[in-house]
Amino acid sequence: MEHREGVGAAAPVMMQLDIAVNFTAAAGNANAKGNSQPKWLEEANSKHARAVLGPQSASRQLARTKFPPRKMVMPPKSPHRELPRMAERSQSPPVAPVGEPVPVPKPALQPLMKMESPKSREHNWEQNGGTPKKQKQCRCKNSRCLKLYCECFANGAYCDGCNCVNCYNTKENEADRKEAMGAVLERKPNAFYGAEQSRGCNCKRTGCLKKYCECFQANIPCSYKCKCIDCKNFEGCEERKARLYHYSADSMAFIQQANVAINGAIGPSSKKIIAFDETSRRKYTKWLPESHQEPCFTSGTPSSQSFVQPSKHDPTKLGLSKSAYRSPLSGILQLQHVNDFCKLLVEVSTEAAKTLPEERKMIDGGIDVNRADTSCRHYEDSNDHQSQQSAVELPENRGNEDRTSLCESDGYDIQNGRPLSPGTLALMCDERDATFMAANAPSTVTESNTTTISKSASALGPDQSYIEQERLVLTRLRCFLNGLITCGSIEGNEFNHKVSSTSGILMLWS
DNA sequence: GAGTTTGAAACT
DNA sequence: CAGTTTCAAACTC
Ligand SMILES: [Zn+2]
Ligand SMILES: [Zn+2]
Ligand SMILES: [Zn+2]
Ligand SMILES: [Zn+2]
Ligand SMILES: [Zn+2]
Ligand SMILES: [Zn+2]
Repeated sequence: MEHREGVGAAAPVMMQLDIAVNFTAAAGNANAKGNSQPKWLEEANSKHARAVLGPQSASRQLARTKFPPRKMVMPPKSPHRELPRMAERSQSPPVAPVGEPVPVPKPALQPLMKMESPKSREHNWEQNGGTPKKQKQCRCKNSRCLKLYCECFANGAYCDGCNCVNCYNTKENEADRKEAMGAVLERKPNAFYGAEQSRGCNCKRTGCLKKYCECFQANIPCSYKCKCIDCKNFEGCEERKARLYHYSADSMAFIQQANVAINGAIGPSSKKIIAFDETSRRKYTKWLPESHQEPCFTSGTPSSQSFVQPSKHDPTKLGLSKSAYRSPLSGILQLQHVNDFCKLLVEVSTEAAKTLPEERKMIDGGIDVNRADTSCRHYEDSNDHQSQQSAVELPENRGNEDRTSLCESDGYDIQNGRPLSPGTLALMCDERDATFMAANAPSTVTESNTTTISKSASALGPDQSYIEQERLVLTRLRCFLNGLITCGSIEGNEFNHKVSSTSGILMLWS
């Protein structure tokens, strides 16, 4: 009847009557005992009366409706966040995945960043110089951070450093938290896996061109799943481009600011930390400038899922891209990475040559050849746009010059004006060859490469120096590849968005 | 920073 | 399922 009269009465006109008023006063410091009664508290109190229920009832209560009458004190925010496995309670809903909390596919697109005020609330990055830990700070007041309303909770993360009031999303309240998660899973089995297979938006007034729209916020065009009205969030839409550009500009400003804050200055070679949030690889967060690209196959825009989603506006693509598989690494490992890495290998090799005792200067020998002619130019045209688009995320942007010099060196180390070892050369070009050969004689690729390598080694015969040199280089290569594999599987399973992955890749050799 | 708008989540 | 309420973030001023 007069449910929530206290509240309702007070808000005859204003829709948003905010209990915050009471709250902020009573709980000036977040953690204080929230006292006002947003509804859930009311209930809590009433329940309190008949506190005889017993644990079970109480639990159940929590699970399905409001909140438990229990504790009102919120312990200090716990550090860190994690995604506790909440399989236990699996109520055996029809939808329940067979056996395990299988890591869902996952969207993978640079989300629009939420920057709010310049002093972003993602203070957690670069926690330890190493992997950046994002985590936005929520400001929940009435949900105890135990509903999907709370971003932290929705991400399967604990609140950490948030500005929430009466937060139960902490390790200290693990019990309640689990309960809540279970309740949520009842309704939404996909919950806690991030943006997962969102059911599409349902926007009515924003044309899906503001961040109110989940799709837009995630930097994903609306799909057939969406039930939006007057949607403008589709590829090719000028309005959308403009809008994206707008946000892009903000992002850039923000990023620069961030870099300044972190590095003190923006030196040409200073490491740029762009990999802020990664939001536990789940919820999108940041959105880097997309160079105004629209084409969905641009390297910089991995589809939101491993499979391209049909746009609700572009029927022509329905059939075609319906099942285009995309590598987990697509959009992450970029040409420039490879080039940079190749360069590193060259350096390693060169370095080794210097250090190692004797050094032969015979280049002619076994290197052949069919590898020398095709220069790396092939890379350039096919993937040029990539380099520009990664302007911000890569440590240094000198890819172009390097690439050129590297490609055209044709066996010479320009820096030292001396011939490169066969192994080095081989590494410089093997990838291209592999591609080429694979196209022509797939079955022999491996064999051929192997042969070549060993040949060059043996051709140089007893010369230990080359052998050692190659060993070093190959070792390095192996490390890189291993890292790549790891990166790929993480990407595939957990979804890292590009930026974080990029930094991961960069770390593979830096 | 306060106040408004918005659409998802929660509830009936 | 639809209609309503609640919620916290996005947005505006
Ligand atoms: Zn919260
Ligand atoms: Zn939080
Ligand atoms: Zn919280
Ligand atoms: Zn929308
Ligand atoms: Zn949409
Ligand atoms: Zn839409």
